[in-house]
Amino acid sequence: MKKPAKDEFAALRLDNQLCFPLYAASRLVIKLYKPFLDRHGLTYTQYIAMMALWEKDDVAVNELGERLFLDSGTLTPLLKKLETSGFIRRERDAADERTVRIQLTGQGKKLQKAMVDVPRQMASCVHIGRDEAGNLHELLHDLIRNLSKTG
Amino acid sequence: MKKPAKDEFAALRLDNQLCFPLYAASRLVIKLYKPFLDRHGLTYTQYIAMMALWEKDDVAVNELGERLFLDSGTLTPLLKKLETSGFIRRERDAADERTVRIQLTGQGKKLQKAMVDVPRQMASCVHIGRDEAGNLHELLHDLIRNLSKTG
DNA sequence: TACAATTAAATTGTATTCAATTTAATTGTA
DNA sequence: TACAATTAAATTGAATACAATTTAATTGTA
Repeated sequence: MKKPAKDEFAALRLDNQLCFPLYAASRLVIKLYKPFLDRHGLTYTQYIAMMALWEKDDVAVNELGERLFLDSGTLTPLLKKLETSGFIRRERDAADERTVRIQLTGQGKKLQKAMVDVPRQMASCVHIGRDEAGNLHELLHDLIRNLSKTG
Repeated sequence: MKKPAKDEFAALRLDNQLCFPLYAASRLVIKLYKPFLDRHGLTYTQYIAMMALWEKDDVAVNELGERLFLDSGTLTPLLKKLETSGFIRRERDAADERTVRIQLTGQGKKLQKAMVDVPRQMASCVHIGRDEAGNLHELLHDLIRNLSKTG
């Protein structure tokens, strides 16, 4: 007589994987950002590129890409748009013509002041406790450290 | 005399946000999946669509979209590709011609058996402890519950 | 110094994402 | 029953992602 079989495919269920919740949560949070970013004329990816530049200006596309885990295929068109919008300048490095250095314009620097409240506004939309947020933050950073070593 | 100012822009740092680690971790994990999925001719989004269908067959595009948090703009072309690949059938519902029902083909069902080991193979790439994984899983699900209520 | 190897961006092509609009079918109601 | 409102997919257009290739510049070395 057959026992009621334990589901042999249990591991293939969406809810039993780490990846799907990561993917879903990431997209939901980014969608939540949209109205706040729209006001400033930025997409989410453009926003994190600006954040990286506010932390460190005058960097090569490469270096920016390492911080954001994005390659030139994504960054080149994105940076061209940010340039057209007036937030950055793209200049070939005179010492090494292969690299393009990204610099904030005055407008790009002003944007930081204008967006200083965005994180607080976002936080008020995501109802998550201090402890949970801290916990999640630490777990995600461990995961990222882990994965960026591998790849 | 000015005190050394606490950084007024601290909240705008990439590392101080929840969203960026989510976004980065999600993309890194998906990238890790690629070689395992390539073997079976699936992209990551196609893979989670198939997972959803393995759990529940013969569903409308709408219902699939709710489970995956994706809309018809993403799903329609993706499902057409899965149909071309031979894993699913798309049929208008006779009772309500507006809805398209998605059904697994024999090949689509066989694929589940062929991919049963993918989660284990993935797990062996992501070196994360049982407790951490469980923790992260729970925190992400709380966050998703939270966000899908809001939106 | 030639020149192969390497490196940095840019380009190309495929596949998402998603907001907004359109099309077609169904439902609710005056 | 007409017909406005609603609903489900599909379509359109803009912006990513990313693998793979290309282009141009630089480095290492025979």
